[in-house]
Amino acid sequence: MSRRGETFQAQVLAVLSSRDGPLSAYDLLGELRESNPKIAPPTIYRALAALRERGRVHRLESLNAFIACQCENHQHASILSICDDCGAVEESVAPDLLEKLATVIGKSGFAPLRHVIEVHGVCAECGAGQAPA
Amino acid sequence: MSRRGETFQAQVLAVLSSRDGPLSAYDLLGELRESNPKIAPPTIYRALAALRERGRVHRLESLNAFIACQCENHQHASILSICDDCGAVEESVAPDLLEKLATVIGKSGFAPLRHVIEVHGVCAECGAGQAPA
DNA sequence: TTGCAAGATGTTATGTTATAACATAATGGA
DNA sequence: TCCATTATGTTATAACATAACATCTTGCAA
Repeated sequence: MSRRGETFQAQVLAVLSSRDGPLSAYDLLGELRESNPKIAPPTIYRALAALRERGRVHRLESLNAFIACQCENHQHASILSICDDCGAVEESVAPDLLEKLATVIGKSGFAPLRHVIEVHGVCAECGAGQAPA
Repeated sequence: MSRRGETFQAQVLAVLSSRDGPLSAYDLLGELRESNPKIAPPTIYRALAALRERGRVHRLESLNAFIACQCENHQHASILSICDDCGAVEESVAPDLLEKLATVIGKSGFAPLRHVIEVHGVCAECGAGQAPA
C-alpha cells in the first residue's frame, strides 16, 4: 500500500477549500490541469472518492458537485443548506434530527446507513437584499 | 394552451407506478419506445418535469432516477428510504421533522424552499434475510 | 375562413457527469 | 531480486441531461 495519491488528494482538497461554493468534478479537473495538464477524469473521481471516505469532502447529490467539509470532526452525517441565489453552501450537524429521522423511517423496519439531506433555499445575505414582495 | 402532453405524461406515470423501485430517464425511454419508437430524451424529461411540478413524481437525486409519488396528497416534502440491497424505495412524510430541520438551518437565517431527504440503507425484508454478522 | 399569436411538441445535436477496462508503475515483503 | 499487491495513468465509452431550433396545434379575432 502506498501514499502516492495523498499529494494529489491534498491538491483537490485545497482547491475545494478555497471556495465557499461547490465545484463539479470537471471544474476541479480544469483547475488542476493548470498545474498538471495530463490528469484525466478517473484521477479526479478517485481522489474525490478517497476524500469522501475520510469525510473531508461531501458530494452535493442535487447538484452533482463537491464541497470541502467545513466541520472539525469529519465523521458525521451533515445537513447541507444550498443558497440557490449565490451558490453558497453551509453545513450543519444535528444528531437529534438524525435520531428523529431514524425513528420515522425505522417504523417500517428500515435500517439507515447513509443520509442525504440537502435543503435548497435562500441564505440570510441574499434574502436580506431582496425586496419582500 | 393545450393538453396534448397529458396522455404521454399519463403513460410515463403508469410505467413508474407499476414498479416499486426507481427508473432512470433512459429506462423510461426504453420502455416507452416499445409503444412509440420515435420519442427522444427531451420528451421524457419534459414529461417528468411536468409530473414533478404536480408532485406526482419524485426525483431521487442520489440515484439520478425517478419514482411515482406513493402518497395521497402530492404536495409535500417527502423522505425517501432507499434499500441499497433490493432497490425498493419507500416514502415517508413527517411535517414535524421538517419543522425541526427548518429550525436547525434557520439559525443562520437560511430560508428553505426545497428539501432533498434521501436515506440509504437496508429495508426490513432484506435486513431480516441477512446473517447478523 | 383564414391568418396569426402563443405555446406545446418533435428533432438534432451536443454538453455534462461518471466509470469500465486495461496498461503501467511503485511499493514492500519473502 | 523477484513477486504480489495496490495505486495510478490512459483510452474509450456509458449514462444523464439540455440547448437550440423546426414544426405542429390550438384558439381566437378579423
